[in-house]
Amino acid sequence: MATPLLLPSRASHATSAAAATTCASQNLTAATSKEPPPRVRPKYVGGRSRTVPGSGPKSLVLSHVAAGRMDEAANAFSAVRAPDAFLHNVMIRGFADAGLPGDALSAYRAMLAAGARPDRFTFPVVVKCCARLSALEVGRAAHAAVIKLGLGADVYTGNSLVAFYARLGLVGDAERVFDGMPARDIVSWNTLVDGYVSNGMGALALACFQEMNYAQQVCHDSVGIIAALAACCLESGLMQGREIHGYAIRHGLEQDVKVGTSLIDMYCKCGDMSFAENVFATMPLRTVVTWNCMIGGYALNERPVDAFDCFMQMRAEGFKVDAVTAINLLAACAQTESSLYGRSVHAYVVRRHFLPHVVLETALLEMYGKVGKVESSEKIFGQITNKTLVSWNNMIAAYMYMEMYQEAIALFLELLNQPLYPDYFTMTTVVPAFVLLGSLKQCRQMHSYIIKLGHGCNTLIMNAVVHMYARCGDIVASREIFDRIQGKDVISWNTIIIGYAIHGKGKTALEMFDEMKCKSMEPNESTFVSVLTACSVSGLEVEGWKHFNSMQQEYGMIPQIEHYGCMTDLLGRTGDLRETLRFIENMPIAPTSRIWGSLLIASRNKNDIDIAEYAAERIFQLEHNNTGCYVALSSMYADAGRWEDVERIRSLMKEKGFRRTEARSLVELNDKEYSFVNEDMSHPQSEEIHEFSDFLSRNIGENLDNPSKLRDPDPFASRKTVPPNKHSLRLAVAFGLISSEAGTPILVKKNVRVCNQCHHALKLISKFSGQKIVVGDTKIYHVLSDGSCCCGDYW
DNA sequence: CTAGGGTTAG
Repeated sequence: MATPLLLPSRASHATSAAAATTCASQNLTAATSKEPPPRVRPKYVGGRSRTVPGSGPKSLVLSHVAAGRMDEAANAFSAVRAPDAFLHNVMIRGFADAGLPGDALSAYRAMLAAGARPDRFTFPVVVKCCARLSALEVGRAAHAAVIKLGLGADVYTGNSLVAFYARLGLVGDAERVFDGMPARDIVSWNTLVDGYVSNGMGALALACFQEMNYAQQVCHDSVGIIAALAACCLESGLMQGREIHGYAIRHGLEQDVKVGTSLIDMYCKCGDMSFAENVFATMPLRTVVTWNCMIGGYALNERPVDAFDCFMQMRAEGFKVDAVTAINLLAACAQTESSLYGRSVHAYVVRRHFLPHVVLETALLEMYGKVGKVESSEKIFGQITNKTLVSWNNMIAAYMYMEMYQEAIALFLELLNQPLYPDYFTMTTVVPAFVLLGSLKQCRQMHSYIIKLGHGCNTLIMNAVVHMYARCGDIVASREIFDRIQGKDVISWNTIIIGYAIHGKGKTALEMFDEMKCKSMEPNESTFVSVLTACSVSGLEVEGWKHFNSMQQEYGMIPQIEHYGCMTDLLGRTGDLRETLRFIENMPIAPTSRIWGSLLIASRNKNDIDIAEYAAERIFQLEHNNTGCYVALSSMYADAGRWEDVERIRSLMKEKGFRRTEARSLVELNDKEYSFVNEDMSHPQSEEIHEFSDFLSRNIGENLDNPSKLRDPDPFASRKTVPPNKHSLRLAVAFGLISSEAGTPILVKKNVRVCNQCHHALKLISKFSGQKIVVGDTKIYHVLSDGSCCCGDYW
């Protein structure tokens, strides 16, 4: 056997370790490595192979380990009378290489029990196994043993500890080990850089990467370059990525396939597909991973057709498609209109026997969710044996996408019963279900369930509960829960501030913001969305400008479109319409339909049809199917008596097949919900309810005779117009008033905007009945009491 | 005999 031996290039062999080796000779590398490890470790080590020493329990252990036969090796090992540290190490490494880290740790314990003294070769493997198993305590004990045995200065051992702590997310410990190392090599630096990257700390990774080069005079190798490029992805640092690209070229590292692939990945994730294509085109060698990155890049940058083309080309060039290829391709399929492409990829992965595969199955269910095939998602979800959190999240998202809120909530509650913890994504996906379903009853059920399942101290989840109560109309409960959160984070504060904002309590919202700053909680961009919303809803113009300016000047933030949206709302409410228009046109970002919608609402409230038409035109340029826009415009035409324009819009809507959402009002009484539509007769007490609504109308002197003067005639209904006191909201309020005890506020949720005449009438009804009436629409809560509303008649 | 490395789901 004089041929070079193929050594395992990495220690992670899932199956057979040195299966290729028929020769059992050992110590091939030991002979070559007296010097510090070379920059790039050679994969092939040449040299003479030695003759196998035929017998003896020791050599039997060695040959079994070398062949990956760990059962036989263990047998042979037990026959060795007094195994030395070397032989123990061989066993430990053997188990580790065979993908049995737990057995490796057992072998380590056996070593300790046998009284053998672990040496500098023992710990790198042991610590690595601890990292694999996420065995924090064992790892810490090993760390302590390292120090006790005086091995703390060993570079290999130190490197393994840095990797261990970083892998368990304990970046601080990793840094402490790194800083305490008396000598470091390039692996130490790369390990720390990679540790930052895998913990999402891109900026620190890049800083560390630079420090090793400039301050420490260490040249980068391909491993470091690859880690740094991953850091650029985290930071969307295209510029830094280009610099690293330049470095790689100067040092001849761009020829490395993995470096090239990482460069492509970086360019894709930073959104520069032409650079990615450039690198791809000039690569001397490509792998499946390279192709996968390109396909994934096209999908990420919303170029599904290019993704498919790339896939076809990949196959034409004879590359073997793998599960990752399919996963990336599915992301592209999800961007197409039809489910055809996705279904064919599904069929393909079945034919190729890629399933079961959790990530692939999750990608499939996500794809089906995005193309609206929720039953297919469900089917796949049901078949996944080891569901990950991402699987659950995507299934919940699929339900949400189809507006199946009950199903989404049911699945969420089921998730809380699993040994999985919901994450930020879960919460942001499922919370709108509660908001849109919008009942306090469900909210309370959910809350008690969450407490029962022991999530009462989970900030992430309790933030969602605070949000739910606020959105469902109970700001008092919202505040109580907020106060009880032990570890309030910035989201907790943002949530309570916007909670007060949507309840029309702008002043309280701003007080909470001050309190937040007093508690040294650093606001983020979303905080300012909350704060500016509070200012806009309560018409606090001076404060609005103050905070808008301070977010830039004091906090160095660049206002995003949401912030401009809040300011547009505020100006549209407090200021002059032309000034608002100027503000929009001077924005450094292109206005979205949401911004123009804000101007449209403002012009409706100020009865300025010219500006309304201008805003509507802009909206239709951006979105041709904005129903709300049609509704607003037609109601303005109706106000102005421009019936031919009302008719024009009506036929336009009919032609396009748009329908207005059916108005629905939900009143909650004693933990029960009652739903009403316009002119609802489904309730057993309907007669009484209608009569009482008529009675209220008479007592507030409401004029029901002349529908043509009404502010919001429904442009999409047939000829007949519903009298305002038969609107769903009014029936809900009437029922609330006759069914609840005096003094209890009436809480109604409405799925569309409250119309003007109902708003006006409800103010009078609140005065007449002496009852507080709370009406939540899609945006804010109207708290109507004693003849006025917290929204100041602007919404 | 030992340490670190590229692609995947929201």
